[in-house]
Amino acid sequence: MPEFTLPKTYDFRDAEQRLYRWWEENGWFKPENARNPDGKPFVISIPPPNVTGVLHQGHALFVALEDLMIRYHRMKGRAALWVPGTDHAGIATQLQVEKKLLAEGKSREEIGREAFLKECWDWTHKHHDRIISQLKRLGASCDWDRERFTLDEGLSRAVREAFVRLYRMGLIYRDEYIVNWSPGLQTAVSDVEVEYTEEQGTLYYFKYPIAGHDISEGPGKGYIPVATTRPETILGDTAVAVHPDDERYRHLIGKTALVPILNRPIPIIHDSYVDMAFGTGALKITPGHDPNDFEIGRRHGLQVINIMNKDATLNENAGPYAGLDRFEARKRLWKDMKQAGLVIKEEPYVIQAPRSQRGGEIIEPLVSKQWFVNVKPMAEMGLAAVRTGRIQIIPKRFEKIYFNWLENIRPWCISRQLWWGHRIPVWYGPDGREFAAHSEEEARALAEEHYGHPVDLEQDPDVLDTWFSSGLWPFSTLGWPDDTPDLRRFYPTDVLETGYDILFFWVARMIMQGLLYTNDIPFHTVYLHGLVRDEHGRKMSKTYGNVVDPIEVMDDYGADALRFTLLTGSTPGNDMNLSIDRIRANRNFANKIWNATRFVLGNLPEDFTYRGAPDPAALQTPDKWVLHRLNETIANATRLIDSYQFGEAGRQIYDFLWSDFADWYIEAAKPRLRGDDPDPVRQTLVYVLDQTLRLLHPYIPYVTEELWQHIPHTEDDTPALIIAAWPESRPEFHFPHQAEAFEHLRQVVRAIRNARSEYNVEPGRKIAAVIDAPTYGESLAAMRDILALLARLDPDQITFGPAPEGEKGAALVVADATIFLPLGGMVDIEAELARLRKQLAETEKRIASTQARLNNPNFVQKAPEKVVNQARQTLADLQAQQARLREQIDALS
RNA sequence: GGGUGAGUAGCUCAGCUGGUUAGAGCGCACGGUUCACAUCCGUGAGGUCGGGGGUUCGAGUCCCUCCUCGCCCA
Repeated sequence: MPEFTLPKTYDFRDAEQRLYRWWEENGWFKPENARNPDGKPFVISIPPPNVTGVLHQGHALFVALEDLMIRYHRMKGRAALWVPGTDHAGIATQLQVEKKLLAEGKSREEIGREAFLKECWDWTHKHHDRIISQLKRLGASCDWDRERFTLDEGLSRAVREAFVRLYRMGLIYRDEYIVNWSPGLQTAVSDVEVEYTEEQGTLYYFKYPIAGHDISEGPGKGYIPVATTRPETILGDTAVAVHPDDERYRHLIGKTALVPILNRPIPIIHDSYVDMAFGTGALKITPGHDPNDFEIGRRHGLQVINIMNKDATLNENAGPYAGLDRFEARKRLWKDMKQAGLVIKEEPYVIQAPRSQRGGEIIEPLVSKQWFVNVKPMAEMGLAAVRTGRIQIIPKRFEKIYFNWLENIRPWCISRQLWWGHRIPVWYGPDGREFAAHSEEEARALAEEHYGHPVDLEQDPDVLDTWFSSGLWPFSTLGWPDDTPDLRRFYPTDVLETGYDILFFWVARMIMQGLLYTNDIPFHTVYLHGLVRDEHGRKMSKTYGNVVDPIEVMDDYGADALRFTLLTGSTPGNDMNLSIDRIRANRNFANKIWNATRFVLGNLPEDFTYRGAPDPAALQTPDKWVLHRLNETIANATRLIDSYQFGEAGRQIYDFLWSDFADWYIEAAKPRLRGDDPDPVRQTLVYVLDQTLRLLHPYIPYVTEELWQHIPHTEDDTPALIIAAWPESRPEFHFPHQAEAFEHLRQVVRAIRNARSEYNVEPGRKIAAVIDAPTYGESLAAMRDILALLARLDPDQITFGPAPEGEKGAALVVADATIFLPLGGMVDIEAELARLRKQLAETEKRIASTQARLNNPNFVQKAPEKVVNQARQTLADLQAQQARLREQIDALS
């Protein structure tokens, strides 16, 4: 027995690190070292993870998908480039650093901007290596020499360039506008950073007094009834609005109302925005604290009163409520109004509460001076790019969502009252005049030109929304705004792969900004994946305790098992449920490949020479069958991967390796390896294994590479699987007839195994068989040894021909054969008859339905010929089977 | 309110452009120390594909409608 060079089970712990380092040291992640370095590039920009984040399943999924694409195209001969990097994640990082400072008893205000930024950089450097090494562990074959950070020097330059260009195009402006204010974070956030949750609230009905009247005069005279969900905003009201057609209130238009408690006079106006059916039909207008009211206020030239401080306490405009928290003020005001007889009623009401995506607290709409991008012109370009098919989104249904968002796009608030981020490149002169510039020097020059003499400038204290810099990612990472060799060669990129949850945040903005700045699409395909949930479809959350940590999974089962599970368990755009059971099953799959390889290697002699694709002339039926199946698998997998159906492709390769190659071909190979002419079998074993490892490599890179290093190769093979060629179907291995013959052998074997199991034949006992197979008898006879091994028959007692008359035994009827097992007394005639009759009934049922189809003239006329012929063939087979079943039944009864 | 996804075996999911008897993993039952693998092998049970209607020679797959759950937008 040959000695095994491989241990009995696959130890991924040792292999993963070693292989990754080896790949990286050899430069195989770099497009320059592709098999065809000058060939067509294939480029993906990584969705940059938060530099201070910790790896979660979302990362694991995107790495699995993107690494699959990169490795696949690398093997196909493209100059594959995966550009890695991290994101500075403004709010997230700043919060973490502030938390750390708090623990040390300090605050950012105390230590000042400069010192705080230094803390942020320290924090960034400290955490950078962790997230990067975690990505590497998953097998990400990124070109790390090209790694970027959204706040590095080059990208910062790109951000300033983009800002200044937009500014000079008139698309960036500063405005007093109602924004989403996060009192906890003390900054404005953009529309997409606000999430609306349904919550139980209250609708408060009250009386808006009319000047010159007494409330006792009743509704429509002394007061106008109004409803609101946020009573404290009454203090900022600057009008009451009614619908112009509303008979109830039309006569009040133009009159004056008095703000409760404050007694501030405000006009009663009309606006068709008012919904007559909602509440009382009259609407209080608070331009300072409601986005819709803000718009109405602008239409009517209403005053904007801000009643709130940045921390959501009320300010001096709130009169007696100044200093109170917003919710406390609500209670107090309502109580006071009750005492003043202004309250009508309260009723429970489900509100859509705006909450901060990051902090979770209630967002307060308030007016402040912020920087905005007028995205409309870019949105038009972004819409056209997808409409015309220059960019395709997978799955396609997301295109509609994308269109909908872009068609209704609103100005993008890009300023954040944070310190960690790209500081807005605008300097103000002594009179407040803005100078947008690439640098302070440039701003000074501009200012001097304007004022005629040097002046002191002050830079805007705010920073830009993180997504502003991420929106430049595909080209900024390649060197933009400079015209670098990388930008020329690798831009536009190919596929942008990310979660559907950031279609608006990121993808749409990259498309828009790419089109605007580079005059080209940033990528031609957007592949969107779903969320990774727990095994029962619940969102993973730390508080719920159902987080499946990718690091722990990799510790326990290996990176390959995790990757394969994520890849085969998901379909584009749909959420997936991740279970440990599945990961375990895929760990077993890796072990299966390991052991199949051990078998192959263990059966090769010392002096074995591998000659590549086997010589068809030397092959027998099982070889031809497996090669034929390999061809099919290669064709299917390639087609499926090309159409982004990675899961289905992976499952097909899995089935081929396990169910075809390991369960049948290897088993069938065993007797022949001990025979006179083992070489063709050995050649086929190595060849099929080699090809299958190639097919699996993009899915499970580690175990495949490890094994590939152990199997024999031809001289012209590459030194590593990672850069080896992707398999192609070979016409000379197209063997439909032999494939069918082997399929027939499988049927016969299964039938015999089934009978043995049913009759409780001891597993070790070798039995005799008489096989009557009109079409495949010869090929079965040629595979006698294989048949004997697989069905545990005595090779010397396999005979071909009709079953002996009058002998006791089991008669098995399959598609093209009748098998007689002379089991003598083990067989109960009655049971045997029952079994055959049951099979006959099933066969006849199928005959009836097939017959019915063929008797239908419409079917014969309208169905494709191929389908009709197939039905005819099926019917003939079934009828033959029926005849043989009847024969057997007659013989027994 | 608008849009969208899901509902297939006990559980978790596949099922591409409609075409034989709807698949997998796990679980379950029975049996296995077959010299690659018990992280394994063999055999088996288990589904009127959410309900109803329609198109079609033919529907898990296309259309309509309803029910349940989820997500996005307003």
